[in-house]
Amino acid sequence: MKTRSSIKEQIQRVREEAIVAAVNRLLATKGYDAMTVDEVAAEAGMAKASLYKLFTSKEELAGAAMVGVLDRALAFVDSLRDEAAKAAEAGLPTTPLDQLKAVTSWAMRTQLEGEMPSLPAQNSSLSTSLQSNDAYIDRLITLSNRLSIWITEAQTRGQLQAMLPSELVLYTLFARACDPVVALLKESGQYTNQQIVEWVLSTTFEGLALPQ
Amino acid sequence: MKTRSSIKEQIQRVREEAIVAAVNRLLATKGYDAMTVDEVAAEAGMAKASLYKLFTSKEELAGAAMVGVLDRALAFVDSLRDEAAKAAEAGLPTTPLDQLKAVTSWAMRTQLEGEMPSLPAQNSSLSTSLQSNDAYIDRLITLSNRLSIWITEAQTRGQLQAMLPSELVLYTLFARACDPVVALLKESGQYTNQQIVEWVLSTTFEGLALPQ
DNA sequence: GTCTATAGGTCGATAGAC
DNA sequence: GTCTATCGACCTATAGAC
Repeated sequence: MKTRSSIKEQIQRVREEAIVAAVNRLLATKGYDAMTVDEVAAEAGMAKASLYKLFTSKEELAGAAMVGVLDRALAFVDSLRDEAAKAAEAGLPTTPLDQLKAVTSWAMRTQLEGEMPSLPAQNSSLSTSLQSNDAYIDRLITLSNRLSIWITEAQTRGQLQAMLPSELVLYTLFARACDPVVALLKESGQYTNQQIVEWVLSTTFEGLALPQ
Repeated sequence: MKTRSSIKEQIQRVREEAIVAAVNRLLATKGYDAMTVDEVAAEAGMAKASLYKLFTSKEELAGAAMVGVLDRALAFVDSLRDEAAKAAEAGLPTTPLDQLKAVTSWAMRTQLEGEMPSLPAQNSSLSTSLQSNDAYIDRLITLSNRLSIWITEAQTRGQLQAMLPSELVLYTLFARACDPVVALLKESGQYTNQQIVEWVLSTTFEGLALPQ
């Protein structure tokens, strides 16, 4: 009884993961509107009806994919904290600015690898459904809080412009995760991913202009 | 005969402008996918059939709106050149960096006023139709050329980072026209449009970090 | 005002596990 | 034989096109 239900749950979980992975790929490549539920089912290797046993709507699919990236981002942030703690023991302190740059790099690399799901900026029905998705909101707030701590710390240390609202800095870093500049440079095919990340990171923190 | 056809053409032209204005508003507020042709017809105050006499597809509507903004951008760039010429005569030279900042401000103000049409970043059918829209491509190239001149001039003068490809600078400025950071700050309702423009302009050119 | 295709969402038949 | 997970087939509304 117990094992049976556990096995069933495991199978269900595997299928869920296959679906979310498919949604993630499709959101990264085509975007929400161009993605069809039929495609998701095909990519995940199951019938649409089976998919609808696990997710009740297309919006919920998008929500699950967004929860997925946010979880990966949070895991990366945690790993950065751990590394920083170890480095500090070894006498190599890490600054909050370093951490913020590392997260931003991670987001851009994820985008370049085609693994960053992106949603339309302002879609009424989708964004309202996301706003009422507790799992999503929870992750978003947690991530924002973690980053905001680093941001204000960097500002008090004089590493970041203190006259900018920390909100603006936060939004700017989030925006790098779906920056069209990254996409365009990649599309041009002239540069390596590493080169692109370095350049955009540099323009984000040091700007386009030379110090006057 | 001649006058009659001319009048007809004028009427046709007025209707076209009403349509393009409606498309512009809808693209700025809801985006391409959420915009329906029925809405466009309603906003423009005519039957959908009449609309299809002037534009053969939804994609063409989007193209016409994009041509519209690019024309306004080019007009603004021209006005900047004229002003710079006059200022130079009066002994007040204008630097290419000033010009680039002015164009970027214009784009962000246009976005804040709800008059910046925006398209999905990577939509296959729409972007291919735009690529084969001669009027659009023509304006895009012209504008890119004008800006590229200022960019390379600013780089040789040491006003912009010379090690960045001018392409990256160009893309970055275009990206400000549909920057989600601007949209989010506006949505928060806490700041004036002028404040938002100043901040984003500053982070674009001087970066988030303090000069080390 | 009509036509038609597409895509989100459902249902009943089937097959395999116990 | 029963139960349930799965899937092909189906329904229907919307929106582009004429």
